[in-house]
Amino acid sequence: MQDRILDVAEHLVQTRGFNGFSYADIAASLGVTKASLHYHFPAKAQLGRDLIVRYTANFLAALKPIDEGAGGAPEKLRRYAGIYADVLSKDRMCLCGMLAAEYATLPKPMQKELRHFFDENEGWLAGVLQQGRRVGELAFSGPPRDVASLLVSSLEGAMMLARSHGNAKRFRTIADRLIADLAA
Amino acid sequence: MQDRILDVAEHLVQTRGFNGFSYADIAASLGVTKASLHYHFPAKAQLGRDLIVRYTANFLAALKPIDEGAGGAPEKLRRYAGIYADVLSKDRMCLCGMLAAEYATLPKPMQKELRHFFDENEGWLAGVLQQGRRVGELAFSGPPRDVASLLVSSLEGAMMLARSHGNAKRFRTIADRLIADLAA
DNA sequence: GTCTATAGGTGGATAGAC
DNA sequence: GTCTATCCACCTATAGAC
Repeated sequence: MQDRILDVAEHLVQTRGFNGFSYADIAASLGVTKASLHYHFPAKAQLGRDLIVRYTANFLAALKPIDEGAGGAPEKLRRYAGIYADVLSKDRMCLCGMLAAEYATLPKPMQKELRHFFDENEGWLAGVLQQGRRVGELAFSGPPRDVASLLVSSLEGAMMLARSHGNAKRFRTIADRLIADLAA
Repeated sequence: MQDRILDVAEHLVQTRGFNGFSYADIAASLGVTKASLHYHFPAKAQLGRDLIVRYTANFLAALKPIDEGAGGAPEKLRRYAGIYADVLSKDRMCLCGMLAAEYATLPKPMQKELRHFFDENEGWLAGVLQQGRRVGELAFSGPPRDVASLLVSSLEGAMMLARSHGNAKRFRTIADRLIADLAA
């Protein structure tokens, strides 16, 4: 049951934000009462934190096959952007991108887990970028970490605006260009 | 009084989002009652719409001096990014970037004005980009409009993540790199 | 684990006195 | 224009029966 609750809550946050849904919404979707939900997640703040922890774990797990794949750095970046595209294709925003907008209103534990998500993403990207530049597949100046933070920011921003413009192709165009600009 | 209400509401949306504040917050900040606010803005949806309209007008007005300035395209882009940086330096997110995240929960009239804001921005940027490429100050492939939407998306995303990482320098680094990549 | 019932608070919004 | 007073819907959260 916990997972089913998290599934619905995740969807709600990705489309409406943490301040844009209530226990009543989850209850209605699952056909149970609000009280039942409080048995599994006493406070909304806890539910929110668990949501980020699970999302982060799933996201990092999705990076594993990319790491172990045969492709070079450009291909790894394309597959990374593909994860975002898949989320967007379901008319959802990245959970953490959504929460980043609401950052100031979130409970401290959620803020901490949110920073962790982005740090892990940037760390992974920085590794791919550094290795790619070393073997001559990518070309860029400055610290890989700076480019990594640019990529995360830009992909999150592109998702957000693509959603409000109702077209996912817009995201693809931007993602492709970001990666093409890094080609050696 | 209308402007004072809009000032406070604007600040609240930029920091907490449209679903993250109430009339009570504005009332407390201005030292008046909620009922007074409803005299000027009967519905929150109307207040929200007026907020976007005013913000858009102010934003476009800020582009005028850039248009009339002596600088070339790279300088114009730097000054454009400077507008975002100024907002961020006050620990605020772009009003419309914030609302883009909450897009699905916004009343229709707000959604429409929001799209207009971004369209105007991309249109202006596309003009600068096209002209800059024509005279050899900038170099990029494909339609100027595609690069324009990349810039808007990336700058909005960078603002959002810089805010949740509590450092504005992060934004500057990203903005500088985005513009440098367009140099001829 | 899930329910009914309810507490205690806050949301946007209105009526009517001043 | 601003106030007091109030409405009703909704919020998160809890108590206690089943």
